[in-house]
Amino acid sequence: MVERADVLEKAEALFYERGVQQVGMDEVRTAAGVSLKRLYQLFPSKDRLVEEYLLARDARWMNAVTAHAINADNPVLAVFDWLAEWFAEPDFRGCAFVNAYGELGTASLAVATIARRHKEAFRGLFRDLADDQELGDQLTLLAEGAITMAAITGTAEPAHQARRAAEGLLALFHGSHENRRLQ
Amino acid sequence: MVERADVLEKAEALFYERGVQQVGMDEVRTAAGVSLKRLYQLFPSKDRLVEEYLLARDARWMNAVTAHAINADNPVLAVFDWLAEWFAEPDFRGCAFVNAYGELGTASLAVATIARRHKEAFRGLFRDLADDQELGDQLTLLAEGAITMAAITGTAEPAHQARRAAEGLLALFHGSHENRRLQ
DNA sequence: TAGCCCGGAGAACGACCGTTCTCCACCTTG
DNA sequence: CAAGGTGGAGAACGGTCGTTCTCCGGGCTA
Repeated sequence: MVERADVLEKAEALFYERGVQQVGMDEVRTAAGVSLKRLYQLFPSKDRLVEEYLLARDARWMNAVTAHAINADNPVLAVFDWLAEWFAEPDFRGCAFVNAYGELGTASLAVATIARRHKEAFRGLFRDLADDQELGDQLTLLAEGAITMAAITGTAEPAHQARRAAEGLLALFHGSHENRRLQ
Repeated sequence: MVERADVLEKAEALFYERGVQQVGMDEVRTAAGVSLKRLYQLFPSKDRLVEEYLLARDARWMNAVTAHAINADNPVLAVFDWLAEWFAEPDFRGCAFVNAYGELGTASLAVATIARRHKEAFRGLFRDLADDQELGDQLTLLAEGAITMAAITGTAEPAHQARRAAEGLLALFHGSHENRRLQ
């Protein structure tokens, strides 16, 4: 029998690739190899399936980037290296949460909330890695900007530009702390 | 008689506020106070109306930010001040081109192209204002990230964070040029 | 084997939407 | 005033899609 996780996996791929509103339940059904009846047993409505898609993607994405960062020599810069790899994937299409928010942010409070929480979590990761709130927030902006520009221009170059800018901000930050200590 | 520009203005407000796919031609018709027949005389299809909406918005937006920057004391930082004002507008809902790309980027080559050209133009502005390509690109990432974070978190604060980060990058850039001159 | 239940396939239903068509009131022109 | 054409209002059409329903086959149980 087809499992919940199988359906979610196929739905995730379809929704991310083409946008939530461009994918019908029938297509999810076909991709997952499940009957419409069973699909609606597992997820009582498309809205709920979309929300679960975003929650599942949030968990996988945050886990991946966090795992890549925490074991790295320089965790902050490692995030930008991870972004570069992500951007180079052939099916990269920007941030799923930004896309979903653009589509449904006005229409669905649930989607807007999930997107906001995802961005807050990403910003929280940077605050932790940078060990400074303001610096973490600035690094978040670089990363978000890189995601947007990479998606729309179709190149991975923004990740490298963002990494270089991050190096500059890190140097400035540590330089100013050095000075403060010397005063 | 209702003019083309009137229709475009109403369509722009609706499409931006709720997303292209959430607004039907009937609603544009009602908002603009025009008959469906005349609406289709002015714009032969919804696709075309959407493309013209994006082109019109691109022109207005780029004009506004450029005008605000070029007469400022510090043109680069003036862009971030302008972003702060934009984010504080009650109907701010992020970047229309990012939203449209998220909705239709896969389905419509025309929309994807307009979005790409818009982002390239914005990046071009920053390259001109910063008088340096790499610095301009990094500033673009800060601005784009601020737009995304402001839209999803619903505050104007990212503009101020981006401005402070931009001050840092500008200082670094001019410092390194200073050093190069002194060597 | 006979009856029963569960799941699959897909038809069907109702709503919505992009687009076109019909009909009518009004304005213009001779 | 008469006739023709233009534009407005909205009905109608065709397609799509979310959701539900129907029917059927196949395996489990007595």
